[in-house]
Amino acid sequence: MGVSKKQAVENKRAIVAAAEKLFRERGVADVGLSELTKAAGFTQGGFYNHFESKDALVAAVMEKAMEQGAALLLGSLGASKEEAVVPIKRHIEWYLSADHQASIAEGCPLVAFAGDIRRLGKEARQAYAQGLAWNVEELAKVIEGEDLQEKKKKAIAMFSQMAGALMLSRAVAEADPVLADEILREGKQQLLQAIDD
Amino acid sequence: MGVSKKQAVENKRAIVAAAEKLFRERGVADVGLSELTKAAGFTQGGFYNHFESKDALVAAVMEKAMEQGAALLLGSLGASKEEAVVPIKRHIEWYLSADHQASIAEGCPLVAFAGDIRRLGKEARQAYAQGLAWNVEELAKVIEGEDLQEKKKKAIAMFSQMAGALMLSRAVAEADPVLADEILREGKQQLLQAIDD
DNA sequence: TGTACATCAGTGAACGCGCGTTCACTGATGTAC
DNA sequence: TGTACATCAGTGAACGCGCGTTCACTGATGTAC
Repeated sequence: MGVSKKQAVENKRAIVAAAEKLFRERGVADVGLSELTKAAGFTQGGFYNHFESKDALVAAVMEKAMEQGAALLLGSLGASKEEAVVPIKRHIEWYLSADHQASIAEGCPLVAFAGDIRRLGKEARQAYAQGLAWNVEELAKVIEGEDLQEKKKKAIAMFSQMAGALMLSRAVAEADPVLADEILREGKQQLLQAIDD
Repeated sequence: MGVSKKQAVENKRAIVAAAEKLFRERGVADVGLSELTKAAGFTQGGFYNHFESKDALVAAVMEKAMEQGAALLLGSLGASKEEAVVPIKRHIEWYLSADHQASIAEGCPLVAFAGDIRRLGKEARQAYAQGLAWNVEELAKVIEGEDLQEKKKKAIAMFSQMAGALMLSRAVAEADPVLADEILREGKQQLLQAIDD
């Protein structure tokens, strides 16, 4: 067809962006390359000009998702330096909000991909593990504690609770929305209270 | 082939059992009926004598998994009535043990299916939501608290943390086993400490 | 600056494959007499 | 109790379909002169 190099780079980015959204919403196994390339604006055959295989795309998607997750965390933690509000508190409020629960396509990638990650390729699994480790370290920086070691331990337990509540809330959101709300609410309350101690 | 009614009932049970194991380990989308019926000991065509569709099997599997999860919880909580050990503590120790982390096929179904459940049929999603609600209520019975309402709130937050830690630990078990262990350990420590307060 | 040509991103059809589902058939089981 | 027959779980091949991947081809882009 003939396409500028700039356009080709843009198309590759469009594939990754479309794939991230679809993979998050419906799972990697349930989204085919035909649907994927169509969503990115062109036809199936062109896919292999950009990626060696579907697995290579999955790895690229996971890396992008983790970067996005990092930006999300830093944005949430740093958004109101000017005020005296404890950043971690606002982060928790957002993390366990109805908005975040409903937006799997843009929210925390660690929960969005938690169920799929074990079945994906090695590269993707490593990107995920690094993303989680980084997340915990960033959280450790902004919470109270005697030393870094202690803060990291607290951050690990705290993030487990945040991720678990978000995941369980999403899991029952359709079948039992009342329970889904309770999970978010009680998780939020206990986490915020723990920070005040 | 000609098969006794008793054998037919047994075969149906074998399909559900094989399916539960395979679905937990590899996900519903990645396991086909051919592999499934072969694992149960016969050929693909016979499947439809027992189930209307793969979706109907998924619903049956989810119901069985939730029953098994209930038995697991009751067994863990009730195992040592004769002693003075707080049952909930032993349950937490088991839930966040290396053994449980490694045994997806037999462990807590709420974590095993947490990632898949949103994409499954309505019946399966309802079975899952009921299973979670039941689990929370049972936990509420065995923890400290002023009244039932308060205990249920605590149980919800507690189970979120347990499920989150187990899920995240499994998610990075291959790529970062050290972090996977830390997640279990810190989750366990914080949960046990919270009970003593 | 203008012309000739190589590059290579995208097209669209085809590959083999395994999916969920259907179906005609088999034959031991279980029932009716 | 023995015989005749209906039932229906399991067989194995086939259905259409969409999967991931390959490939010959197209033609605007970008380079060489």
